[in-house]
Amino acid sequence: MTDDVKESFAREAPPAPAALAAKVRTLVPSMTRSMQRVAEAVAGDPAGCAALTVTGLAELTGTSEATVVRTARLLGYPGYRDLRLALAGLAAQQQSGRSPSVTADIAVDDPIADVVAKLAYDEQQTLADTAAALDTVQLGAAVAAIAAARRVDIYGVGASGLVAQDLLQKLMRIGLMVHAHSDPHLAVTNAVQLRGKDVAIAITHSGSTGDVIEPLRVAFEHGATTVAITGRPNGPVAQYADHVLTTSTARESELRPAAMSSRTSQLLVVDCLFVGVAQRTYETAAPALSASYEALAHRHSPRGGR
Amino acid sequence: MTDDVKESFAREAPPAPAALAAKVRTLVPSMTRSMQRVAEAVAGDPAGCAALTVTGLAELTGTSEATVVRTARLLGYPGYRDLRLALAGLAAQQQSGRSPSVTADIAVDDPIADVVAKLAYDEQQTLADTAAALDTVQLGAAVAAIAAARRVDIYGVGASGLVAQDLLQKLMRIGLMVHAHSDPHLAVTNAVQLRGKDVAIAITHSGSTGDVIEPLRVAFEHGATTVAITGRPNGPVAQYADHVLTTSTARESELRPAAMSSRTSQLLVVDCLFVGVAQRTYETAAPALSASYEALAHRHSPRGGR
DNA sequence: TCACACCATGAAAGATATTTTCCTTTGGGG
DNA sequence: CCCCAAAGGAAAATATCTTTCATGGTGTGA
Repeated sequence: MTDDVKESFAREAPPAPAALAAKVRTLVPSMTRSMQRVAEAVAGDPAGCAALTVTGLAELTGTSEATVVRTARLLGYPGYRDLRLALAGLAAQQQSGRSPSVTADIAVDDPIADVVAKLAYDEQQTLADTAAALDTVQLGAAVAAIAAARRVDIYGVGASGLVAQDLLQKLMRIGLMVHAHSDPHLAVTNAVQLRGKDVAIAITHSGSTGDVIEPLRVAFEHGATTVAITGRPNGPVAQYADHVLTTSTARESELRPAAMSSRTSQLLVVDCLFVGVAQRTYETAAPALSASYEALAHRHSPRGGR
Repeated sequence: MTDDVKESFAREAPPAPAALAAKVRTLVPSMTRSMQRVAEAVAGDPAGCAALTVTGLAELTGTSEATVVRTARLLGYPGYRDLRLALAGLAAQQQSGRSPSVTADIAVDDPIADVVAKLAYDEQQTLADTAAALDTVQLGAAVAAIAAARRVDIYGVGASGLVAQDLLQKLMRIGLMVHAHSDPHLAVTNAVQLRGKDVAIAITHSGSTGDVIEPLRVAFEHGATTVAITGRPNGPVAQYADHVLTTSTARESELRPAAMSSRTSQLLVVDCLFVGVAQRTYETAAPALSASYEALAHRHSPRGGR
């Protein structure tokens, strides 16, 4: 009853059941060393940790009770007790469905069939994590803003630039006024045009890509509604974002760069945005969709073959 | 530490995870009235009870803490705390089992949370299908050709153009000579340059996109090794492809255009190609990967955190 | 290079929750 | 009508969790 003030911002998300593993990976980078140890223990062995008391977990990770509680808080739970319950739930879920060796890292000498299996598994995992961790309230707000927008600008560079293009293509197809920028100068130049009913969307996995943050900041300061799609919801980009959509981060390795899973995750978010907007603007979106389908038809050879 | 004697007989069964409901039914008859109330509450609403403390559950059932603990013991747990963990697990399992209509089509009036769930499910399904259907022999052959190539050209337009870009980015990052074309004229112009040790890759979902088939044909006729990534392995494009990599096609609908799942599928194939090539050229790929990572690092703000 | 400020961290005090103890109540036999 | 035994609950005792506070390390700016 005394936390009205200090927790007002943390109220964002009620605890997560299966999204925990995802949340851990998402937040680990922004954690301190001790908290990382706790988070890793928790993610690594949910069942084992659920059996431990705060003190036990603190000893196991070589930290203190306070740190354990802090970690639980950071992960979105009111305290350790609740984290523990979530852990028990996670353990029970893992119990039911598990797959053995596809979870291993991709090695240099893996046969090609293993590569396929592992990549597919990892990407499926990424999708599940993303869906579980996605804040539907934020998503809904972003959708509403986009659907009502006069104009939408999207910023993304590098791998995220492709995601930006994907979103661009989709939104254009349902008749919205959209632009995507990968050139930071042009992006800023255009951002100054944005006003109240406009939306700016920044896509950056790291959450700290200056080239993308800068135009978002400008848009933000000009009163546009700003959306960030990022793997680091606490990163610098969030500062200028009215709505933050968190993408999940899978473990990465030399042969599986972070870009791979972040892209999968970002694309899911983008798809959700698209479908959400299409729903809200169904009256105009539906005809636009079939029109663009028709338009493409004659670009294909008359008979698609056997 | 003092319970050696009195619990010696109760040690028979370690706590039950999902068998809880059954155990309750079995034992209810032998319970006293108050304990029955507790047991029924627990069996009736595991999730709800898991959220309660002993005191809370005692009040809810109109009994006392002692009775709650006694019930927990009777059910085979050391105490209420452990019963509560089991309850949380049970709740989580029930939760995961109850994804009723994720297999249904996306409707215009689906709440946003359903959209997320359905999209994620569909894309996971697409990945599984693709991985299962992918011909690893063809894939291996394509990988070998790319790894040995002097030069690689990629063709893709529209949504597939983004996939082409993705592959381009990845292969460039490990030091290959790659180009991607979405302009059909330029593509053909460049295709005539290709020779024996070169590789041309066409990406088209329909398998009948003229703008992409044409350059592939030219490359094929000039003796390059040609690869097609398509959802129609018997379509026109296959005609000029030495290796056909089949992407899967999920059912589509108005709100979920084919482009969405084909993209997911294509990207998985592209990732497999990339990892395969990276494995085969590990000596040069590994340093190139870390080099590009380093190069990017200073594009981000120094401290990403919080 | 030094001083400063800040933040992460753990020890221990403080607050809650759980378990145990023990006493009261209730409902049968004798 | 009395006594016993089992059931149930109040409250003490304990374990567990949470908060506070002091300390040490780290990085920054002069």
